Amino acid sequence: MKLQQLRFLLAVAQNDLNITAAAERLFTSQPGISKQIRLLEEELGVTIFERTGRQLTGITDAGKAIISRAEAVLREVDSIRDVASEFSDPRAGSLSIATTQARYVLPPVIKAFRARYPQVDLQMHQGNPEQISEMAAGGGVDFAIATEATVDFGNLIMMPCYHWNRTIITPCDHPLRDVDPLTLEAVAEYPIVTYVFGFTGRSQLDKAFRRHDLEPNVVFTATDADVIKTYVRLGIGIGILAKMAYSPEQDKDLCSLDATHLFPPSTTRLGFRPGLFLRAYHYDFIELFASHLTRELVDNAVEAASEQERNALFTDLVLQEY
Amino acid sequence: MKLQQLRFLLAVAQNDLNITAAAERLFTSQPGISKQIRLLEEELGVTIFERTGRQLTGITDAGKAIISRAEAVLREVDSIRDVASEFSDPRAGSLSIATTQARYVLPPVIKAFRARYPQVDLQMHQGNPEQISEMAAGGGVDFAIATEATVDFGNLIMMPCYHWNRTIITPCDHPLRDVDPLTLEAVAEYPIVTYVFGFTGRSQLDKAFRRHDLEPNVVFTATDADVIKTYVRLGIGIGILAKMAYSPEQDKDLCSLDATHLFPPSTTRLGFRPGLFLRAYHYDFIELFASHLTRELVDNAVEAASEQERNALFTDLVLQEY
DNA sequence: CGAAGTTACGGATGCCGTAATGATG
DNA sequence: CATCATTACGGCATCCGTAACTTCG
Repeated sequence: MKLQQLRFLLAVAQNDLNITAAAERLFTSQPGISKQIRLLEEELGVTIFERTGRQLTGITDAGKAIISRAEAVLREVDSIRDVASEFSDPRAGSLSIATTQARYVLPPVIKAFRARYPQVDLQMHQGNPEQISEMAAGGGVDFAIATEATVDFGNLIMMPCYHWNRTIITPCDHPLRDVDPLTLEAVAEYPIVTYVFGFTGRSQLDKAFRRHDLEPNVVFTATDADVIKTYVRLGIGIGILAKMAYSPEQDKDLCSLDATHLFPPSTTRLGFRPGLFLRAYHYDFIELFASHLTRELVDNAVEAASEQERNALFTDLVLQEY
Repeated sequence: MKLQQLRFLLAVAQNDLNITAAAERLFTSQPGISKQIRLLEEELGVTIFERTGRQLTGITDAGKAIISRAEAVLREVDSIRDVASEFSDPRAGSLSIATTQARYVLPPVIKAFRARYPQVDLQMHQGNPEQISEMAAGGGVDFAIATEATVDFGNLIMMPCYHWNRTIITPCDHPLRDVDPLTLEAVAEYPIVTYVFGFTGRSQLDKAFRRHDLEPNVVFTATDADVIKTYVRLGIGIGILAKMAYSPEQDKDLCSLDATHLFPPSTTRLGFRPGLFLRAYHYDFIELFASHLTRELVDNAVEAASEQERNALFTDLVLQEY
């Protein structure tokens, strides 16, 4: 069994069982992959791929089990490389982050990080929470940063970074501005523009309305605060968005009404897969992003035997509020 | 990076940094290993072994981290082979067990297992709980069977198999036989022969005495019930041993006094490392050994996210009592 | 000088790429 | 007939074993 064979195996599995495509992605020849896969099957005495004629048409049960373990092997091999790089050149490497929301809190962190680690190749990916979770669990990215807790991040080590809450934006002549104190009931009277489901604490928002037996009239949803503002300007409805997304200077044609008392705060979390080798710059990034997450605390979270034990580490923390 | 290189690396680390010895164990040449290690170090850009002159004299920090990950890689690779064998020939393979105590409960299980799986190469190892725990965690053996809970089996998935308790054996004319009801205080009056610390529930025994503020006079300890009996016959003291170790027929020159009410029951557990691929015969062995541990229950234990969750699976079980 | 690791070198294996062939829809 | 996998084959890298060399206690 060779590591190459396992790489080939995964490439084929990840490219719709198309050996040609796998070969292209790996910059190698198609017959080479074909042969190595057969050799592997022969060595193991098992057929991994179901074939009809010469086409690969499926993965056998044995194949599925083997593939998932091959992934583990290659992840571990990568981590050996990471360990080595950390000792040979601790300032160089790569850091990849997947996030739902890259706009407000992240940019200054990225800027500081790049200044400190110019030789670290930084990659960012946006996606929905499911995609992010998968990428982090599968080793596609190092960190997942998520503003929603609906998805099961069960396999990831998640750590709370900051709390944030919402503001309501309206045209400045909107009747809602006269309601004092502002209530959910009043808000529910108007058409609402907010985030799509799964993004930026949207489920918390829905839950708050439901708890008051209110049916919010959400007329437009977006993944992005700028789009929400645009439609509020058009008079489509009132906007509910993250407080940090409203800027009094840039958005002076809109007025904001603090909604902290109407909604429970949401927590943005950062997570990574267990087994990821954390390099010095990983720890530094985390601490830049959430200053309470010191290297020591992160290590404790990694060591924690259960999720409860891990969460206990965070209960007494006072997080930044946005 | 080649799997061979990782194997070589581990062999050297496990043979006191002696390349020659590692080569012999792996049935290969010494220069081959020397070279591949250097190539690996070169590829990773890290020195793994500290050298004084040409002698390997230590492992660098980077080396330690790399070695522990290399172990994980090779374990995972082995598990791929296991998966394959399970599908290609489910009845053949190997099963290795480490246990503190192989005498009473295990033999009939082994016999039944061998009858059912004649093609499974069965290996048994005896050792103290620390050794057993290490062997199971490091992949040296599949199963650990332990009668003590003092050692931290933290990394292993442990499952309760049966309860057992103790009997007191004496020469048949011993005055202790007239004490009724039998009390710990009475027992503590006489010199005691029992198991060495760490074996067969010894710590539970000590705890019981301590709870009554008694200081037992343990004059001889052994790992083996037969040795205990021998010294009881010599009149050295009274013996405290596992009830199942006393046989009225074979030991008719000794008399037994049930001590179930004096000591809390001990639990014998079977465990294995997470990530071990369980073949059909693994499940079968477990069920032969502890009939309540069905495949389904074992799978649930493997899936359990935390130790608490796992233990919850077992709380309602009624275990066999010996 | 003996025990251990490194260097040197030759042979064989095996991996990979190109080209040709075969199967499938 | 286009797409895709397999077979065939030749070159080249690489891995391994033997032998010679070096170093250290």
